[in-house]
Amino acid sequence: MKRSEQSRLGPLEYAVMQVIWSRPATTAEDVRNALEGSHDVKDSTARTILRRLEAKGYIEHEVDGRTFVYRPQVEPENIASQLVRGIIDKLCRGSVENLLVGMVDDKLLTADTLRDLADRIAKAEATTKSVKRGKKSSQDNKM
Amino acid sequence: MKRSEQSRLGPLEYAVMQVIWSRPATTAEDVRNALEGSHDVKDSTARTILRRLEAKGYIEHEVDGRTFVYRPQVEPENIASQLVRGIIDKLCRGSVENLLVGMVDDKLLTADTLRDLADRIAKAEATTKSVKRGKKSSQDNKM
DNA sequence: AAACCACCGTTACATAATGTAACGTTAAAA
DNA sequence: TTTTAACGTTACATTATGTAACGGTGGTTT
Repeated sequence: MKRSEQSRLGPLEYAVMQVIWSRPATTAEDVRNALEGSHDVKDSTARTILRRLEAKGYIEHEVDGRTFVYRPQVEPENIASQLVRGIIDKLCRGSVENLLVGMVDDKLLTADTLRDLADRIAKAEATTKSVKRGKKSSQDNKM
Repeated sequence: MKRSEQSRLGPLEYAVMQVIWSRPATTAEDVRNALEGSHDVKDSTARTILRRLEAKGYIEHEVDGRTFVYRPQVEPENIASQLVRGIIDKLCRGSVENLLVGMVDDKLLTADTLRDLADRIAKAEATTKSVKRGKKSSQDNKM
């Protein structure tokens, strides 16, 4: 169950994860309802997907009465990071920089965005630290 | 043949692309030699992969005598970008920022790296522009 | 010229992932 | 006790990927 080389999810599986991420808890029926229109699946189909997703470690369930209630076990951003790491290894000679440069090249982001983010993150880190230290920053705006 | 939703490549296909990216031109035999050890494949296997890769638009060939010489049609960084775009759409609610934040979170990169890159890119862009304009430009108000 | 050989396409599987769903089971509800 | 809600089992079609045996064709070598 190495999350590091998790199998990829298919379109439908992603759709279901989307539903699951969008709410605190999800049942098979919730999935069917949420997917209505875009993916009309039978009850057993929804359950199969749910079961597979759980087998893959993406979600987990608890029993409420005799109903399975699923919750995500991974955050989308983390899966994203994991996937990106693989991409960096396979396509960018292991360099994040290479990836980012390519992204700028392909207009997925700009130098401005990068700088912005760097600032925001730096600030966030500073705040976190001072808070941990007990120190209080005069002006911390939540974002 | 929308490159935007190109089918993913399998491990072997990636390996072959790796070989192709590592040299100016590649023949089926080159592939076999380069893959020797990690992936020992028969001649026809190598050719099949090559043909599929070409069908998928990743490479292209020209004939030299009666030998097919393949060359990449896409740069790895571009494929990376393309893949990342999909990831952003599916896992980061369409926001590059979200992805990057997640990456920082997962230690794939740091705020410093971001800032560094922002600077380097900004500089590079400036240089490119002034060069294109012919000479130094005090300040260009281009978009 | 005849035999050979390098180089390529065609055809064909095996396996695994994914979507899809009919059925069968079980325990609670009516 | 009959119904039914909620779940698992089993099964199949499709597609992707890896793998390769064959067979064709035009140069090469005897």
